[in-house]
Order: sequence, then structure tokens, then C-alpha cells
Amino acid sequence: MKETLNTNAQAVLDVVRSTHNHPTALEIYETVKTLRPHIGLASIYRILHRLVEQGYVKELGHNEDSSRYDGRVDRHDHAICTECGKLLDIPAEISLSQDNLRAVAKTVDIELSSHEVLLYGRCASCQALS
Amino acid sequence: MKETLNTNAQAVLDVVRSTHNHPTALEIYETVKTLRPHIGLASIYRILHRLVEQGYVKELGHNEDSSRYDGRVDRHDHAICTECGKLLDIPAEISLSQDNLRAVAKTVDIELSSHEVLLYGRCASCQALS
DNA sequence: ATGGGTGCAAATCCTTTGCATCTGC
DNA sequence: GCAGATGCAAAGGATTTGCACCCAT
Repeated sequence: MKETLNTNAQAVLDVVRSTHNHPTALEIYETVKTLRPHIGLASIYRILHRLVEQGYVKELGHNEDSSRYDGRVDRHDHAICTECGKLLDIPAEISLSQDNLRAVAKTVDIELSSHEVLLYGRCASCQALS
Repeated sequence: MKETLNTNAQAVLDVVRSTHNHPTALEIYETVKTLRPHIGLASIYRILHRLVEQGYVKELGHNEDSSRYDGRVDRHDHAICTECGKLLDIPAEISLSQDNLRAVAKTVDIELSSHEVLLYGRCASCQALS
């Protein structure tokens, strides 16, 4: 399943993994360009799709107008600040009860393969500001 | 909070409420146009924003490339079929435990105001097909 | 030489905006 | 008459695609 990555793909993956802000494709592009100035935005998109498909990164489609990417592929949920829009990781250990989810899935008769939980609210720093 | 709606807004609201497929703005536009042939797509977007703001409908931002709208504004979660893309409602009564969510929110220190849960998996009809 | 990956520009899709007009009060 | 709502066309932003080129195998 996980084929080897070429140089460009490796550069993109490194950037996604080392950026903990859940970067957008454009942000990834800007950063990767400092390493490989010739790369085009279209390639970033193509590479990201491949990385998602191969399971190296996760695409976070919710939230705003543009997708964000996450180098952490283990199951974990997210919280979004309703004020500043920040996207926070919720450690997997404190995730929701799987039993609970499984029970809910059963009632609508779907074969649960994954799930996403998004919590909305003001983050700590925004609370401090008011 | 809930001001009165003008004729166009009422037409849009009726369509969103009577369409149980979580229609996109474009789908809403097509349907509303049969009632009020002169309406433009831009107005649909403007009206939808107003309706969301006033709490008449909910915007479902996740999923694909375009937003979908939901006439049910009570808290309920969604399930998305990974095969056919269908978006299903999960009745509020069988929603996740609020205590559980609240506990999770506390660990990341956000002031929980709302949440969304998305379950991914094959829906009943897609399961039947394989 | 062959197939995949690339850069660039053009195209596409969804959504928003500018602006002149129309509406209800 | 005024403020808010509307239609239309044009603009905008994110993402995709066509195509010729390049590279590694």
C-alpha cells in the first residue's frame, strides 16, 4: 500500500508533518517552494491527493473554504475556535467512547469505518481576551 | 431574533424544509426557480446566509466541495456513506453522550458551544449491493 | 522508449460582490 | 423617499486539467 515517495512528495510530506497548524494547500506550497523553488501549485495538489490516498496524511474537509491537511493520521478529533478559527487537535486518548459511536452507527444501519468529531467553542486564548 | 421573512426567503425556507436530501445552494436554486422564475442564484446565497444567521436553517460545511443546507435546526448528527456520498440524519435522541463531549472539551480547554459528529461508512443500500 | 511526474497556463466550479433597479413601508 | 432586497454580470478564490516536456527505469 505505501509505495516509496519521490523527492517532491517527500518534501511535501515533511512540511505537512512538521507544520502543526493544519496547513492549507497554499501554505504548504509557500513552504515547499523555499526548498524546491520550481514546484508549482498544481503539483502540490496532485501530491497531496496521492499522499491522502496512500494514507500518509489526512485531509480535513470541514471548516472553511479551503481544505487543510494533517500529518497525524491516527484517529483523533478536532476542536475549532468559533472566534479565531483555530483548529486544535484532541488527543486520541481522550476521544469519545467507541461503544457510544458504534451504537449510534447501528441505529442508522451504517457499517462504521471512521468518524470525525468537531467541537466548536471559544478557545482558551480567545476566552482570555474578553 | 427571528424577524419576519419576505416572500423569497419564505420560498427558500419552504424548499429547504421540504427537501430531505440536504440540498446544495444550486439544487435549492433550481427548485425555487420553478416557483419564482426570476430569482437569481446570488439571491439564493444571500437568503441562505440570512436564514442561517437567523437560525432557520443550518449550513453543513463538511463533506464535499459545496455547502449543503439542513432545514432541521435541532441538534443532530450526520452519517456520510463512503460509497454513494449520501448524507443521513442521525436522530437527536440517539446522539452521543453530552457528558462525554463536555469532558473532552474540558481537556482542550475550550468553551463548548456546539459540536458536530460525522460517521463514515457504507450505508444500508450500498451494503446490500455488494 | 515508456510511463509517471512536472510546470505552466487556462479552465472549472462554487461563491461573492458591484451596481443599478425595484420594493414595501 | 429610504433602507433593504433583488437580478445580472463580472470578479474572486480554491482546485483541476490539458499539454508538452522531463526524468528514471
